[in-house]
Amino acid sequence: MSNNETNVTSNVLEASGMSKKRKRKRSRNKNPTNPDNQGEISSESLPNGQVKQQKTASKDGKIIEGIPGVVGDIPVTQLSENPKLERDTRGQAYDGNKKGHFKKPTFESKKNKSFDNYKSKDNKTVKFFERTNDEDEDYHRPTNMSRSQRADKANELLEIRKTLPIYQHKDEILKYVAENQVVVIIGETGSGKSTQIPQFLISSNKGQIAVTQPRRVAASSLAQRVSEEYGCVLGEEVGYQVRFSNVSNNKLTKLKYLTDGMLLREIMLDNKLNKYSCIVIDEAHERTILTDMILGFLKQLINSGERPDLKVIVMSATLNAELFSQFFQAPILFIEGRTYPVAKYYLTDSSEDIVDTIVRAAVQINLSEQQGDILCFLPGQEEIDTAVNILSTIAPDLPKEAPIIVPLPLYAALSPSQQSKIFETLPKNRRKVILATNIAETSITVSGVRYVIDSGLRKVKVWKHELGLSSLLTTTISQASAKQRAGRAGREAPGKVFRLYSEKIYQSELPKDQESEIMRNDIVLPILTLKKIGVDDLIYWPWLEHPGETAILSALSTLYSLGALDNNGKITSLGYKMAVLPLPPQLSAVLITAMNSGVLKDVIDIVSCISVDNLVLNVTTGDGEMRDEINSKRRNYCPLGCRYGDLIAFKEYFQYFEELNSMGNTEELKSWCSELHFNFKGFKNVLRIRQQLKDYMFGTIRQDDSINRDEKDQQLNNLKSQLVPDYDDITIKKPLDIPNILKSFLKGYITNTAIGMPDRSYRTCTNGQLISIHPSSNLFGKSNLDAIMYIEYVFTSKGYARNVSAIELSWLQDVAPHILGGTKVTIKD
DNA sequence: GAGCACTGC
Repeated sequence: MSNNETNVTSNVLEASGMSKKRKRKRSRNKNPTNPDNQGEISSESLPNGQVKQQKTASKDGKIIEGIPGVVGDIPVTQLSENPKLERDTRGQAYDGNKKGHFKKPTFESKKNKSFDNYKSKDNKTVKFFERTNDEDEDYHRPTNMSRSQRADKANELLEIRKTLPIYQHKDEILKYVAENQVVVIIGETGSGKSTQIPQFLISSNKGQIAVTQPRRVAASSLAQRVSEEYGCVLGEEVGYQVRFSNVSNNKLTKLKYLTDGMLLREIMLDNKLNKYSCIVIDEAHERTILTDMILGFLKQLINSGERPDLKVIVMSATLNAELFSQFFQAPILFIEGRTYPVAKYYLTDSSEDIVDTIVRAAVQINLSEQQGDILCFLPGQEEIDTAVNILSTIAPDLPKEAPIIVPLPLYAALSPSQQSKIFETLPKNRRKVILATNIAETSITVSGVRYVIDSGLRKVKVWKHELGLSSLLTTTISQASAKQRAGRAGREAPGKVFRLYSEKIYQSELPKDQESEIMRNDIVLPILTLKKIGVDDLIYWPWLEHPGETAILSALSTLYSLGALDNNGKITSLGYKMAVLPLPPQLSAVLITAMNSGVLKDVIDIVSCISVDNLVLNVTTGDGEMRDEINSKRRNYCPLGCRYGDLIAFKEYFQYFEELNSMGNTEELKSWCSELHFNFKGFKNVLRIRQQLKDYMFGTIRQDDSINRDEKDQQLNNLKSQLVPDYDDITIKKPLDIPNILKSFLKGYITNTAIGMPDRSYRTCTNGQLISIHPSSNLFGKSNLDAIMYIEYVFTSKGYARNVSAIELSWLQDVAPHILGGTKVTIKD
């Protein structure tokens, strides 16, 4: 069977499984409540639930009849243009009453349609083409061009650069930078701030310039572009540095793009940042934890007076620049951008079922609007899958005069090959309808989009320090985010945004800005980082936004129980090692424990697997049969994992991957991955992370002077005997030392344990909360285990443990005797 | 008995 066939089949299977999905959806639409019922945002308080659903016709008496049984009677057509003008964007063609275009492919009837039935009717089935290019395209590499070719290209690009609005302000910008230590620059999208301002600075700066980006792809592609404009080889005067890839040269590079995480790492090595004369923080408005940390650190450095020569430029896209300006007491420069106008349309009434409304809106736009693709923002995977199913079901029955709709899902848990379908060019008379999560807001840019449909919703993970769990909540987006989503329609030509909420809600209900990451996340790692760079007074450290004492104390408590801090709150030598490892502190503690109990090799493998998101893809394609089939196939590859849980299963899967990999048979490897729904690229990443962890484990031990010499030699020998002989020789198979492997994990996750109760439920060791094994786990359905340990505790419809292992009560006794006595780990002062 | 948004080292 060819790849093409596979894809078409799975598409149809998706379509046939949707009624089940929808039933589930209804139950999930209940409030994602928290056990403590505090500060949560429920779906009922969302804008889409705010206005009572209106089932009657609009003023002009027209409503879309829609697809009976599927979409109900929600009047989507009443879109009014901002500010006051009422406008009906609906064309003539799709008045359901008049022409009967929708031939009642109701949900109920469609579900019974067989594959053949569907196929015969659908001569227009979209063909998907599997990408054949195996190259790793993640990173940019220097190109082979002669010096004169590069100069020609740079001159060519200079003409374009000169047309950018920002180019006119070059002298003014440099003047501000010369006169102030910190400057805040607001640059609208399309202003060219990220490429131009750093280049302006090269001429007036003697040392290196660092430009931070929140994402890796941004860092590497900006460096690529700027090196062309500058006329140099990438990695020489202009370079970049991200995890796994350093295309820069310490002596030659004047301008380096790096991720914010990389810069924070450099800060840990040199807390005066001596090698840089200028730091540019780009995309500061995104407020990631790491940029917030860097900004706080820079303020501390400037206040200390140790780097009066250091220039800092904070670049932000939205108007929240006052925050940065006040924080640094710095002037603000505003640079206008250049994007196409985007007309805004609002719903006069909100709808209760966002999926139905979005389907209707997409169908309507397809019929009434000029060419251009449609990008829809939905909160999550489930809504997207449902919408894709409905659209692909009704697509063949839509009017012939309109383009054929090609629905395409886009979210992080999709495999890279599925994601790349959005970039393929379609034959004429077809229109992409991309149904995406927030991933399309910043991370992935799709060209050809002229229309955006915005549900106004997103999913957000919120951490509760008191409970040690995270909740996944569906909540409204901010105005800033709504603008960002709208902007996606105006990148290449004038566009339109259709907001599935009223203008009143936009104005009065949506917050101006999103809550920043640092306020809704676990800050154990940030606190450890601060301890590492010598900050003792965490409460009065210059936080851009203070995370609050509770969060800090809770993080300190965790670090203390992991052994990273001593009784006085000082960082220990163990803490130093943990801070350097590129892992959450809990996992660092696991690695260090494993080293001492002789299971480092296996634990590194497992930790590397855990570090890759979406390694084991969830099976979303429709019916339960397919899911059961894949699950049982997977079980063949993890006999021990079936008994001991997901961590051991990771090890077994990875072991099999490595065996195939060592034989060099990529095709077989890929088909094994797709058969079991594993992420091939993800496994490749596991290999890279494992190598890095191995390097760090050697490096940290060698550099650590706090350990005496004998101990150091002992540890080195330990490491060598574990790592060197058989690391690259996977033909040597030793039986897994499961008790010691899992006990190492217990050292980092002792608070993430639960005991099996007589009533076959599980209750957490720390505070007796009810917890269930997540359906994605190998141990799902097992209710007779003595005790479990889990890597993550998330609350969705109820409390779930993810990445679960079966453990023995005696291990708990060994690792932490106090936990069974009900004593909580607290800071001793 | 039933399912997780995104990113970084």
